Amino acid sequence: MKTKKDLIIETATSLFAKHGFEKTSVAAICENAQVSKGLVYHHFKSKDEILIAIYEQSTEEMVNLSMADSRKKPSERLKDIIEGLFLQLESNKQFYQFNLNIMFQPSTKRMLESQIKERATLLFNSVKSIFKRIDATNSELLSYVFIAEIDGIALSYLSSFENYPITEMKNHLLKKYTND
Amino acid sequence: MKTKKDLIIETATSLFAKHGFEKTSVAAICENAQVSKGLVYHHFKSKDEILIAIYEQSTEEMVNLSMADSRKKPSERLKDIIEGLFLQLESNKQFYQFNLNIMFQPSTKRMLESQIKERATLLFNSVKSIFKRIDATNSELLSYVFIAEIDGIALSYLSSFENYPITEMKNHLLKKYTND
Amino acid sequence: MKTKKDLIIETATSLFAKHGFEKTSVAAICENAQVSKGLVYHHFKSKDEILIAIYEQSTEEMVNLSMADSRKKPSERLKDIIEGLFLQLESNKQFYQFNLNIMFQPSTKRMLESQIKERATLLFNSVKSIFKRIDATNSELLSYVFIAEIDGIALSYLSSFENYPITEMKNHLLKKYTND
Amino acid sequence: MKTKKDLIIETATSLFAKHGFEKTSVAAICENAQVSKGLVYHHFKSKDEILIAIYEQSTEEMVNLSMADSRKKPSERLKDIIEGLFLQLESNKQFYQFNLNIMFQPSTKRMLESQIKERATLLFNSVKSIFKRIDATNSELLSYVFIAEIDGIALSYLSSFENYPITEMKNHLLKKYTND
DNA sequence: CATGAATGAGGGTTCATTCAT
DNA sequence: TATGAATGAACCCTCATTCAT
Repeated sequence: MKTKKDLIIETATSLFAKHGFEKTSVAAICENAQVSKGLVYHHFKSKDEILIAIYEQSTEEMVNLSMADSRKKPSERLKDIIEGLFLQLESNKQFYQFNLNIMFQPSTKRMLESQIKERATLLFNSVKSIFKRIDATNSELLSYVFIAEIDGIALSYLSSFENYPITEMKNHLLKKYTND
Repeated sequence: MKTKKDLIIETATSLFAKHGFEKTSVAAICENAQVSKGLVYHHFKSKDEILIAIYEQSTEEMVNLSMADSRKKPSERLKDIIEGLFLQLESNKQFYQFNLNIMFQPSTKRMLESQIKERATLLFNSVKSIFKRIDATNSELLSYVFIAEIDGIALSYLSSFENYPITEMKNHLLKKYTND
Repeated sequence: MKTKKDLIIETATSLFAKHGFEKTSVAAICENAQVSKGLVYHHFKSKDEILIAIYEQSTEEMVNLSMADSRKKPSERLKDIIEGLFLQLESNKQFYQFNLNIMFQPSTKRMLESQIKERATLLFNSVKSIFKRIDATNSELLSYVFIAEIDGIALSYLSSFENYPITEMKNHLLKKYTND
Repeated sequence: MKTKKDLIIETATSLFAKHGFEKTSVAAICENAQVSKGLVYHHFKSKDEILIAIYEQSTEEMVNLSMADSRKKPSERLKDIIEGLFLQLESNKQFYQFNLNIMFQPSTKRMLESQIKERATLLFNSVKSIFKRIDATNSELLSYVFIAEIDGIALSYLSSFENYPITEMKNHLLKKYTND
């Protein structure tokens, strides 16, 4: 059963993604969730805490997702990651936008500093463990490059270009990392 | 001579970079620039207009920078671009942060949509003209990849990782694109 | 056995004394008493009613105290009163502060108007009955002066002066009213 | 000419006196002063600052008042002080109530702690300088007693008793301290 | 007797903007 | 150009109280 607290989180996530954290008022969250202000502050100490809750929850989901497959061979796993990310990127643009919004809003960034770093490290280690089996000596650098490429594509896709060739970019990555 | 208007722009830029656009009040700009509110609104129709002015000005500077060298050979030009960008990235973190802040704040993004796209196109064409001389058939894709790599590195450097191996990443790019 | 209701009263008294009535939230009482909001409102119709209950209870205690001794000679009784009050004043500062807080907060004062007046009359009559046996014609004025002196000392002690010579003041009163 | 800032202070003083500091909303001040909320916060950083401004101003007035006469003989000066205070007490009940409200509201008391102490010391020294010429060895104690008597009378008059014999109390004090 | 989710009015405060000077 | 008093809407948050369980 969906609790009111979950409803608030969902609504807030959606509004933060659409308008940004700073531009989303608590009142707007209440209206959209059909809930009183009092209730929001009954469940969360502050607007900031809502954001923190959302971020934590999404980190958990991300971890579950990235930890999934384990016994496949490296190139298969990279393929899964790439395809998984592009799928999400295309189907859930807002969520990525939300994350980038948070990361580049000095106030929210400061607020989530430790979580952001923790999540990045998690992702990095996950990727590195794959590259270790491909090229042990360069696994760190390769991981950074891999992550930079994906983030860079997301960035270009989400904010700079109209008609970004997202499919071609995906194929390029697949070719580079899985040599089909 | 530095006019009051320039002073306002400078101050605003610095504050926008430090605290984000939404979190910077006009009052704060006035205090920091030692200028009255009336004067700010004499020179700019609104707070938004200040941001637009800043963005336009910084686009100009960027264009001047990227257009500079012209008759060198492609690999030389890529080397110049890479080194120029990394130099800026390391010496002027705040300015990059400011740009990313704007691009991922839905409200400001909408406001500057056309300028952002224009600037991206400008940069893209500039890069493409180089890659055309390296590999004519793939110049578009190569350009997108090149831009994604640089943006992705900037993103990782600026917000995700502590002790990011920025120099190694630069060397990696230089090796990849200029084959020394 | 201490009932939950007593616990609530105790906790509320302490918090009202520490932070004032207006600045003490029902939520704070609940937290401190480890009790739910529902329970508080089960025992008391409103926050105001808690205050009323506390005031009534403390009036009762005060009456019991002042009525105690009866057959001693007047100067002995005055001595007892003075010493009793100073003892309380020094050992239970917060309780006096709480009473003064209530008496000078217009909203609470209005609420407890009748009780405050009743208590004052009670004290006054008690004192007057003593002075009647000392100087029948001036007993009223003497009582008012006696009460004013004690209240004035309490006021100075509790809020105006650092290092108030409370013992000297007590001795002064004892000398004045019991001529030892 | 009366500035808007003065108007705000006046209005706030009156409302704080009538309803107490905590129970007076900034909105109420605005309504009564026919002024926007923005203006209040243009002139004062916070509601607290309004209170501080009022208190400081009233301390100044008090100082000017108590410092006035200097060459009269001690009993004359005491007479002036007593009569001045009783005049004020009777004509300006609210102002006294306001001061007592502040002194016994823990939050406001804390806020004005230093000013309250400063004012008390000022008054004390002023009184002591008079008593020194009457009875040098006991001037301190006499001053404390004098102040306690006056404060105690004010307290009784303002909150405890109906039909308080304020005139008789004044005469009693005059007789005691000026022996007419 | 006991809980705590839920409400909604109102609290203090911020802020972009205007305008008389 | 230049000032800063003045506005009013919106913001985040608190709180006494109710009610289904």
